Amino acid sequence: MINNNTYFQIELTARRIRQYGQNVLKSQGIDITIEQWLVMNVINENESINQIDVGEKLVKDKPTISRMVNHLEKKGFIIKTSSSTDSRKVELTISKKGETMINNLYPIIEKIRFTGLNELSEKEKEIIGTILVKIRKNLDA
Amino acid sequence: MINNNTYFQIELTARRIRQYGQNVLKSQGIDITIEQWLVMNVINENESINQIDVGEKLVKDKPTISRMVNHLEKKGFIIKTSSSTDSRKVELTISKKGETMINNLYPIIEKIRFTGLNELSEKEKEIIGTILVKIRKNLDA
DNA sequence: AAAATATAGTTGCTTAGCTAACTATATTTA
DNA sequence: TAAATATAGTTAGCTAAGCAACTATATTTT
Repeated sequence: MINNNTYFQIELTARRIRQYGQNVLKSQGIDITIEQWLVMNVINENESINQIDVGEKLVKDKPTISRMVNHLEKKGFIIKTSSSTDSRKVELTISKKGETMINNLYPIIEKIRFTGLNELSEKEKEIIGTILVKIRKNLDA
Repeated sequence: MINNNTYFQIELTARRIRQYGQNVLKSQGIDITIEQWLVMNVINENESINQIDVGEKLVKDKPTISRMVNHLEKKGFIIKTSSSTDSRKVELTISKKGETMINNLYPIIEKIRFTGLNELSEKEKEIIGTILVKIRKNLDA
């Protein structure tokens, strides 16, 4: 039975989470996707990070990050400058407008997380985290 | 910290699973995507199912299923006929070629599942399944 | 130093996912 | 029964995800 399979459950749930989160953002009139927010968050937590490193943290490939970064730059949320020490690399930073967006988003993201996770105990969250990390490690090996 | 978040972990793992599975299929020279296989599997387990019902089982929307079904039909893996009792609906079935593909795929899919999941105990799989179902229920409510 | 190789990022092509708007057929309801 | 509404599916337009092939700059090798 396919629907008892762990992989299948993970994929289904990931899709449902994205759908739900995107709906909440849309209902608040916020013009950003969940994926774009994840990219912004990584840049926010890692000043002057380059695209490859963003991709590694989000398990996304180079072309995907390249295009997302361009979207975010066009929207004015991030700033992309060429690295002075290695001109192949870019340095990504959050703009003022991006900072404002992030600050607006935090409480909404918290609310999204609360729905769906609020009935899970800390223990359950810990267990699922451990298992998911283990799965990724096995796949990377 | 975003990377400790349960949602984030689920999404990351789902993406990694898809990447891994797709690579295995490609390395075996099999011309099908993981998502297409999931659709075929649902049709295989539910004779004469329509598109809406496939979508519900896979948490995918109408346009997505519509296009995937057309791809699968073009590839000759499934057959799409108009329902005789309600001509708005279609009835989806697996073709001979599709059956062959499914039979070829099963052992490969099993191998993909084994990698990544083999170090998990039955208990762990049960726990993660329960938690994931709980999350989806919360999001649907 | 020149040639070969590696790294960072982009572009083109494809599938998947989502919304909105559409067509066509069924069902309700007035 | 005619009009209104609901349902199934498609199409258009967008973002995201993947591969392959490309450009440009750095680093290694000879």
